[in-house]
Amino acid sequence: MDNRIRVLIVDDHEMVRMGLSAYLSTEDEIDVVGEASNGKEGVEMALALRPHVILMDLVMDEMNGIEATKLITESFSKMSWDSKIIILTSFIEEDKVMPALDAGAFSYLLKTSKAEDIVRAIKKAREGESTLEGKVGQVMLANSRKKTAKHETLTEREMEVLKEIGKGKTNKEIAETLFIGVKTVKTHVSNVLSKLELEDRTKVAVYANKHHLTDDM
Amino acid sequence: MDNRIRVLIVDDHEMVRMGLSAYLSTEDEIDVVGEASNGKEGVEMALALRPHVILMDLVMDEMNGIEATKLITESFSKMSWDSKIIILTSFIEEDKVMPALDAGAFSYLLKTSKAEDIVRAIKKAREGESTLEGKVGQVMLANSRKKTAKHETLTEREMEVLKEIGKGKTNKEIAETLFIGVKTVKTHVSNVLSKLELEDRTKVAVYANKHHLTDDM
DNA sequence: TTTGATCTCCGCCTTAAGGCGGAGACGGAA
DNA sequence: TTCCGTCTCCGCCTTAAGGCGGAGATCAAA
Repeated sequence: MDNRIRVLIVDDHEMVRMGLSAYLSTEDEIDVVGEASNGKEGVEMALALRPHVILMDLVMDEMNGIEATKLITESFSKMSWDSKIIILTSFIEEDKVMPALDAGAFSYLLKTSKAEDIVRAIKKAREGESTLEGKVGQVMLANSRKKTAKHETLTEREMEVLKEIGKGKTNKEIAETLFIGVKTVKTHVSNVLSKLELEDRTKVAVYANKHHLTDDM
Repeated sequence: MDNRIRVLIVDDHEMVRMGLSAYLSTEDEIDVVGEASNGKEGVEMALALRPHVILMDLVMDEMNGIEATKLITESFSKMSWDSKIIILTSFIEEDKVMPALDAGAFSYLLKTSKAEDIVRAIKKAREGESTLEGKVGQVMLANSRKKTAKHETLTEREMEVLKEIGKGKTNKEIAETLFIGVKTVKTHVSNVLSKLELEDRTKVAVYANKHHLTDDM
């Protein structure tokens, strides 16, 4: 049995797979045993190939990286095998760091990482040491504080009002769409403002749009 | 003078650059003359190298692909030179297709494209034929109805005010960040409202966020 | 030079927004 | 039953927002 690190690449961007496998092939200790172009394929190949390390993209159609990670770790835990999964992603998707780690990811790297950093992360992963790159540490800290998104505390009605504000409606317009009085809308708005710790409806509108709480678009 | 196609790659993902340049180098007719890791660098290298074709990623820090595209086409139009810019992006960012084409992009490809498709698009671009992949055709149809975005008519200052409203700021806060009086802010806000045909700042905030005019995030 | 666009600021006025406090109705949990 | 959360609505009050009209300064184009 030779002790090269068996690596599986899961990414729907052909050029990313190409780049990675081209570079990793130049490394003596690394052996790219497979490439998958979506999460579903990734899970199948992981189970079949049992790689030591899996480089996993997050955003993919068919099945995303988080689901795939979850499936792989669950399956392997039942068969006493352990593939280290390294999440590879763009900086834009950093809000998915925590879910990914929860799903069983071992390391986290940004796609902007230099090739040698990726190699290092693969070797470290093989040795049982995880790598968390980028603002991940900060993000983890920030998220541990937040825990629950503030709008989770809103009542059903308050959430409806929030959504309407997110569409840019006035109290009068909201009153009409929800078939209630303007005074009532005002009450809900006040509650929303205090629960979200915001000062005015404009900030609420921004909040709603940032958190994609407008149900349209 | 040899007639190989001079290509510049602009992408902040090292592995994408690696993959592309590795593959394109195997093509006789193509010559990768440079790689840039962000929009700013991309603009500089474009001006310096005058490539025939530029492969441009959209999402980058420092300067995104749209701004870079705009700068490059503007600069080149003044010096009667013409680089064809091919936007390369993930399917998630398809809402940025139109802004990219408006900015002067020539073709549009998804990163999931096969390597040979990219080569084909490069050759076509050199011959003056653009390639629009994915749902782009449909998106263009849908958007062509819209005409010009209303916010194009805003002055520079009004646009700044618009952005601040998009962050949820009050007139007082905007006045402070822009170092002008509240009265002046009000004037700008009034102009923004009438130009965008909106009734209040909340709708402006929604508009700004929908059109990704907040420059943060 | 004249003109037009832009940015800056003023006063006056009306109204929507939002805080504060109170309250009745209803339904589920203790 | 009592209690609590939620939804509904009221009045009173203060302030931010926004419309309307006017105006001076600057700068570039005609």
